[in-house]
Amino acid sequence: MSNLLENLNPAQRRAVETVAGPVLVVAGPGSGKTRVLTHRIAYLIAATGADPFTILAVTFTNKAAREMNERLEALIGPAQARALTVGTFHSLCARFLRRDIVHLGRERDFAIYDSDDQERLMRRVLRDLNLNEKQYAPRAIHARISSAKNELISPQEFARLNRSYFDEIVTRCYERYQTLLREANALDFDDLLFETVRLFDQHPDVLARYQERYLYLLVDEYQDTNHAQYVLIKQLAARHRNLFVVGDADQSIYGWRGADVRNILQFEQDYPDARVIVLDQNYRSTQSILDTAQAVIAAGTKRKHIKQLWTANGAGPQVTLHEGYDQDAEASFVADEIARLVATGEARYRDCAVMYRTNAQSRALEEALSRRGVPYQLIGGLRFWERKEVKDTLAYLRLAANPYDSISLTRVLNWPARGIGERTEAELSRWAESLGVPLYQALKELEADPAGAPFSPRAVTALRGFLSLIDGLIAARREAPLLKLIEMLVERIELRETLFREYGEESADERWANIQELAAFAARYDGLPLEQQLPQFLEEVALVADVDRIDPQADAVTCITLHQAKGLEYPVVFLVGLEEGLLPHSRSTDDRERLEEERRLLYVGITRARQRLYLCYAFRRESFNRSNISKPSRFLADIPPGLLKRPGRPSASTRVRPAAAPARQRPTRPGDTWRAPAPPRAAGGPTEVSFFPGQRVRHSAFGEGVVVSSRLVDGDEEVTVSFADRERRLLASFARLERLK
DNA sequence: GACCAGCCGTTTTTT
DNA sequence: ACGGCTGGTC
Repeated sequence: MSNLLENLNPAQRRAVETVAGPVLVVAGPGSGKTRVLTHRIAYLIAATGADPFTILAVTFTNKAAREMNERLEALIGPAQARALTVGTFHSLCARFLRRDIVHLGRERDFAIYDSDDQERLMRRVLRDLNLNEKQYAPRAIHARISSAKNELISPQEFARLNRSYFDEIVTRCYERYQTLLREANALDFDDLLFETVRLFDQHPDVLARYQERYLYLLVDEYQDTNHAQYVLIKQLAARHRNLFVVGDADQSIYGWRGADVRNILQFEQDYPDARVIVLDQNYRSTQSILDTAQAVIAAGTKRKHIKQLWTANGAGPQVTLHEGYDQDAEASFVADEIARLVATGEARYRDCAVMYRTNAQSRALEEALSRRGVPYQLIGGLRFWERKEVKDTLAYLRLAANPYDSISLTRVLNWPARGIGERTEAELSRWAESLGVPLYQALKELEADPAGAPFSPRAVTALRGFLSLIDGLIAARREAPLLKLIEMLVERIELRETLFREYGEESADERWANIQELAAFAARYDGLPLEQQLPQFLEEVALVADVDRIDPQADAVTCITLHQAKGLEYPVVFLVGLEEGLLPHSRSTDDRERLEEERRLLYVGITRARQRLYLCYAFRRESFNRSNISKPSRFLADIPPGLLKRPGRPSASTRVRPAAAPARQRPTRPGDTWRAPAPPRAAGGPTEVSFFPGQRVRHSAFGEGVVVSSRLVDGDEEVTVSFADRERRLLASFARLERLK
């Protein structure tokens, strides 16, 4: 199997060849760790004769799992590749639990609650406990519960550990939350891990089965594992100790969701006989990009495994630092630059990615890109599976799989409207609670004995109608394939008509298209045995990440958050919004640890770039309604100025490109028409606008332009003017606009 | 119970 | 600026 080891550097080769015992691979960005992982698996099988059935690989996203499988198919053939176990922690745990959760006295057709379901359940908990949602933010309480679960702390232990008043509240919520989850036969994301650990803990025989089976364990992105994942790995690896973990503490960016970087830092303590292999040759980026990345990360504190990354790639073009006037100017710069690179043949759209800290930043980009006619794909934001109509439709399918899922049940109890209002719903849930059964069970009781229930005849009819709909789906699920089930559902609830009735022409089309996308996705489960189609579908829907939806075929620019960009690479990368308050984010600036995590986030972003890197920030930025002056990110100061190229700033001295295109009109959206501004308030400033749409003006630097709109903002007049190159927003008190004729 | 108008909070990142 | 929620009305 010499060809498996060819083209590997000595360190990579050692990582691939070290077959037995614990191994820690400290892998810098772009150091070929994916290659090492796949080649090591192939090597195990081809060179040492390992049975693929005995290999377990844990990846960070489902996409990474799929890619790993594809690569392995090429290396060792589809049959062998299929026998491997590859997946994320969550999907693997879901698989283990489907098989063995019965040992914990639970049913295997459990539902998986996503963040939206979790929040709804939390609200229900607060209501049950008579706590005010305003006073106790459901998300805050849930976050606390979630981190407890990641630490494998049960409600009982939590009660013992915590003494603050808030924690008293959380304790009660945690208990109730678990009770309701159990009643609904549901697990949340954190439970998938927690319950698996509990299963292995309480049933050594079950654990032994997995331990015997998996001779070889491989874990990618080990720096982002949380305590539960750490324990899980420890359990599985305890017997054979062939544990191969790959990670880089410098790229640890998920501390906020419980990831504990100590897991990787202390690996050598946990496994004293571990071999440590450092991969520090970078194959991805140019020297300029690497130098920039090094400068940013080296200024950080408390690092271990310090690597000096190097590359044999050339210096490449200098990294560009760009200041835009505001977020729109920043976005226009990005769009222009991409258009330029594509026009000159230096890049294709698909080679370019724009990365940002928060999803909200994507708006300005989308606008600028579409104005320039640059195709793009937006990752994240409103995630597909979380769109209302998708989740509503899904709720029916989830009920077909598990009718005790009360969160899904309340979600569609009156959707589409069928005359079951708030009162009836409250009545139903109170009644169910008094019987101590899930809502579905209460409906069943009602069916059996309508007289015994506290409902009006009208309500009874409506509730029975709903029950028979659900029961119809449950019956259909047993005998019809998934796609048929969906068709039947669409027909029974008149889904298309419902969408049009509810959302009107404009948005119904899009929502209906989403339902069709859902159906298209479901069609992929066609080949499976009937009884597996629905559960598999639901499980994947709950656990797919949005990055999984990136279409690498499409020739389009990728817009993505820095977090989601981890593990990806692009020839051309724009990092936008490198400002104080955004990166580092304002919510992270008062805590040393979190601040360092923000720094690493920038490091991750920089190292996504292969050839060209643009670092962008804006002079002012609009957040909510307000426009504020912003300061460049403190991290930029850590980069030696000599590494950076600053193109002509959009200031008085710079001549903008000749106006190839006519001045653009502001994109017209319904409701975006100009209106007379609100009456003034601030003292001293103008009390009414003095510029009007259509008026011609001249600016000392930007030349002549046409007023698009004007409004009063904070006692000043903000005028939007379309100049030859583009639209700019100017403050009248500051910009000295000369009125023309 | 359905519909409408106005209000509030939202934004950090995600399996 | 938007969407989801509240409170009012039919």
